[in-house]
Amino acid sequence: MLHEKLISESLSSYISEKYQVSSDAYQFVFQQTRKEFTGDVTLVIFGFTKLLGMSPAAIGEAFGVELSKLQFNGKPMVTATNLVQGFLNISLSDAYWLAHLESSHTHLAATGKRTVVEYSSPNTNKPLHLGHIRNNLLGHAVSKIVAAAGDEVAKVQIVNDRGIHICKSMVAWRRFANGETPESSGLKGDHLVGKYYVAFDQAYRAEIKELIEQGKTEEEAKAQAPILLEAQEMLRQWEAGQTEIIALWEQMNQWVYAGFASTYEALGVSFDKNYYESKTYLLGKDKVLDGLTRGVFYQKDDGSVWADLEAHKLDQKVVLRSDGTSVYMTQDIGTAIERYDEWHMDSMIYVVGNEQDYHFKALFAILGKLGYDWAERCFHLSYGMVDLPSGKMKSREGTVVDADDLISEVVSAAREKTMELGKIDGLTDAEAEQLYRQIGLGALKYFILKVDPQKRMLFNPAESIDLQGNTGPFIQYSHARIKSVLRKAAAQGISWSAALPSSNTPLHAAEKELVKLLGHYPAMVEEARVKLSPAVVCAYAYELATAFNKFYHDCSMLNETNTELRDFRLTLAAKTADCLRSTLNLVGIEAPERM
RNA sequence: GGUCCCGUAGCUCAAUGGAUAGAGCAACUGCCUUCUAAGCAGUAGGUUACUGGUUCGACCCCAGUCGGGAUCGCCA
Repeated sequence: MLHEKLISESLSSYISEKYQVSSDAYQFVFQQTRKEFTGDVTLVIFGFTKLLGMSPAAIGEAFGVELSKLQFNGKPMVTATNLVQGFLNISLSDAYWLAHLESSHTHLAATGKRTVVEYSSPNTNKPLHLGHIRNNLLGHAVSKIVAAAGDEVAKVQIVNDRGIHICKSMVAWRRFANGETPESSGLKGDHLVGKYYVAFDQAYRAEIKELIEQGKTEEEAKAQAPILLEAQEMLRQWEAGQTEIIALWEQMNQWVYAGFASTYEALGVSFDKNYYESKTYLLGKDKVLDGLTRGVFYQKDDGSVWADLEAHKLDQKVVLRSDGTSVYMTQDIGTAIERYDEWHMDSMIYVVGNEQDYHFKALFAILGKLGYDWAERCFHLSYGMVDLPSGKMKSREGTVVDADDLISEVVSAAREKTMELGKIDGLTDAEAEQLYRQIGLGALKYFILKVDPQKRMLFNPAESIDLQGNTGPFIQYSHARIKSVLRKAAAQGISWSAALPSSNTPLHAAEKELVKLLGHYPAMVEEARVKLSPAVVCAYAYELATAFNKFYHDCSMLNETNTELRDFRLTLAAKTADCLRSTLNLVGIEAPERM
């Protein structure tokens, strides 16, 4: 922030002049002044005691004198300092803070850098679930954050649309479905396909059981079950391009894509480009073979190709099978390189669960060994699993929370609670439905995104639709409250545009807190960008909403008789509403005009 | 077993190596004749898993121990 910069510069030139100490020898540590002390920012003094051979008190006094010389727009910027223990609490002028009301919540300056964010990347054999929701919300929010920090962003996903798991659904559909379609059954396409994926597993297990009863070992039974052999044969036919199989595959994938599209739409996420594994799975082989000739990889007697990553404290990793076919890693190498050729990105962010930590360490190490300098600007945004109060989600045990079900549940809960509070007067039915959707999704998104991505999180369905306290709806409500006041002000013919208070009345504590927080928006975006953490954005939104509600409680706007002050407060409220809207937008949450 | 991640209030989560570890929920108490009470104010709740170490200062860094999870496929 500007004041930190100005204070640092002032003090470091003072230190170098007076004590001939280079600025490399220390650094300024700032923190927000705790509320029990007077001041706006606090400089930690301890680090200077040894360096300057002085007591904290003496340093604090010297620094204070020096800082009193700082000017902002021709007036003193630092209005007071006080030293408590080794902490120098610094008060800044209202004028300084007010100057930052403008341009506080816009995008940061363009960096000229391009970032590719990969997220979602589902399999096309079953519908999306709660785990995908965390992934999608993180990916979408991170894209917005990186864009707000000034990068050009491309959102991509790679759809895992081929492989044995896809063939399983296809086999089961062919065996059991009697031609069932989304139209004939009324089932959403991805759910229909998922139904047959489950049907496959049931049939497979029944066959295993039967084979074991016929005297096979479990291992034999698992390998010889007819339905599995059929799926494996289907995969061979798929790879051979057998017309009927390809047609079935395309048909079922279309169903799934239609289903995904509606889930993505409901979640409010989108992609600039979809990659399909069926088109990319062969990519990478050439790159690996090329690497082999350059000595980046080595080949075993059986023909398999390996990467030695022990220098990176990793393992030996296979990059090409002995039969010459690609593994997951081969494909990811090819896809990364193709993406670079296509986007020429400066960095790439993979939003993928932490069960793949090792895979991405290996991938980035291999890309580096292949000589791609952008490999070091690839990041794995690794997030933790989502647990339920009942424990882990397990598809076998049917405890998986379906994405579509969850979305409709949060919307229903929002509908119920909103009607209970009687807050839909004057809304048309369509407007009310829109509001329920905004609130329900706001609750869901905030609940998931407020948690540090890295951490495993517990998803409690009941708490996810809470409307009070540190929740999405609380922030939305704060925004709607402001909008309501502004509508009334406009109706009264008040024009408040960009009014500032007269310089001789000090800001009310609640006003000042709001002003300070509004000015903090750019630093917040920067921090969220560096940490790749929507949780930073959520924390800020909550702080800002809380500060506004305090202000709303303490400082009347429309009833304020001093019109200059009234207009300033309306300006402040309007800025807060804009800032809340921008902040919520970073995490994909809408800000209703009324609620 | 090797490697990696996590362990903070009853519960869910915060806390760039800095002051007396903060919020929300749940519990209890106040505040609607006043711009939306989905709000505000307050009470209570802690040996930051444990043991050492580094430091002027450690929830944070280091070592070890104990718990939980992930991963160690020519699966993805």
